[in-house]
Amino acid sequence: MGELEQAVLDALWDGDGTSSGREVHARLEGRDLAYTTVMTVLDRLVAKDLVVRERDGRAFRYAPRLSRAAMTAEVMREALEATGADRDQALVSFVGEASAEDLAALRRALADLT
Amino acid sequence: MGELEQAVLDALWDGDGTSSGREVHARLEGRDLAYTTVMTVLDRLVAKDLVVRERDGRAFRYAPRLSRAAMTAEVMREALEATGADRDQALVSFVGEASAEDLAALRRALADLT
DNA sequence: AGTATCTACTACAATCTGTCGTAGTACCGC
DNA sequence: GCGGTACTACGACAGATTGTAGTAGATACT
Repeated sequence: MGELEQAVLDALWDGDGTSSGREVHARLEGRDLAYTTVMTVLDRLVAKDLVVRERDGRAFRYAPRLSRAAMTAEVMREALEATGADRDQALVSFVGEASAEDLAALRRALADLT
Repeated sequence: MGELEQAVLDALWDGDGTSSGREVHARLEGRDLAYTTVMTVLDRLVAKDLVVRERDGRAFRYAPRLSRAAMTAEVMREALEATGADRDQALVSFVGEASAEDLAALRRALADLT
């Protein structure tokens, strides 16, 4: 993913639920982009199935397909998946370098599993 | 990373320790690539600091900078890092979807922490 | 000397990304 | 109903990354 694509996705996550193109554009104010640029990027994200859109009258509203947390988790799982046989090792390495906060959160998450 | 870059990296990991360009090329036999193609990709991986090389007489030997497991862990950590405030959520989501084997491995890894 | 091998450099097409513009179409206020 | 406004759909184009390889020059083997 490119930088701008990431930024647009972030802008969607920063929004509440769905966003219009205008809204996303507004949230990226610092970058001084043309509205159509933002629209193009949104389209590309839709094409990559990272963002979904639904009609809202004549226009569309956009939303990330996954929450930020869910997408992070997916990336993590994919990385792990691609690792093949070394998964155990990878997890050892992961927890070995994790921050204390992340470790605590991880333990909590594990403990809370049904 | 491109597909081929990944494949070359995999070929390095599949090797034992360091590999010569020839060896990597040989391991990618299925793809029927020119030797120089493999070399170019190796160079690019070196430029990205994903691969290191050391002289071996006139030639070089190549090795991944990180083990497969370590690189996976790094990708996972980076994903988590980029998630900002939702890290806890991300970890919950991660363990929520992890396979039983991965969960067991994760628990072991946590338990084995010094 | 001639041949094989390796690096360094260059090249080029394909794809992805950043960046818009324009054309068409629909809606809003007057 | 008309003119501005807002949206979408599509096309364009330059820059970066990736896939793919050739050539030139140095070196080593036979």
